Amino acid sequence: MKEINYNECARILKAIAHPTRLQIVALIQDNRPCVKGIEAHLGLTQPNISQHLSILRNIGIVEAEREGNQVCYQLKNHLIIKLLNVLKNEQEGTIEKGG
Amino acid sequence: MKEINYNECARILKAIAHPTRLQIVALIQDNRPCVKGIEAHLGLTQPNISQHLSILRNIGIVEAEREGNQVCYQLKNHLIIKLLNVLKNEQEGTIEKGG
DNA sequence: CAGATAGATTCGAATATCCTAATAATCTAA
DNA sequence: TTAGATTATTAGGATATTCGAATCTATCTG
Repeated sequence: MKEINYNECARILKAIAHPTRLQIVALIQDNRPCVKGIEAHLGLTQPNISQHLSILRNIGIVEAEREGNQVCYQLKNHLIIKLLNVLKNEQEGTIEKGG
Repeated sequence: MKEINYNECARILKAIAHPTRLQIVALIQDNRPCVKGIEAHLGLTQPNISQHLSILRNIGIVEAEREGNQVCYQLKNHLIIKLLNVLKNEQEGTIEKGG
């Protein structure tokens, strides 16, 4: 049987295993926002968001596109959406009121 | 619309975002092994495996059952299998030969 | 060119994770 | 009880994450 690459899987999981990065991914899924937009939406500092975006970029989850003055982000690998959906379904099944 | 709990999701993802823990989960999925069995299969030290099992236990991914002299582990939350399957399908699609 | 805006990078301190070595706890057998 | 086997826990040092502050780059407007 085919073995999966656990190092690679762990690398991907680690890249999204952070509340802010999960929020960023969820936000990008619908919108294609620029960094300023993400900043406004999450209420975090610009360097912090930029650092998280860098992690997501490096592993190929999101990609950046400059548009004049600003840089817009969009999903590059939809694997992450599938993972998020699994988590979402599980939460809807097990958690009653937002914990 | 319902927001998912990103802190909780990140906590779960972080718990499995390690090659050894992914291997342990995959192993437990089929077998229901004792710690000694996991140790033999992965070739790591006993305390190290026990620590990883502790992390998986604490977050409710696996559960332990003592059987006489030894402690056997089995899956408690199958969410992790769904996540692993998503990752596995992705790897089969993108990676040619075992990396 | 200067000034303003948007975003990325670097640095450092606090914190968390990971692994090894040592020790403790729990069961079995005598 | 003692000895042996199996598993869990603790302590430590090394390494990695994380975030804020400062700095740097790129673009637009005059």
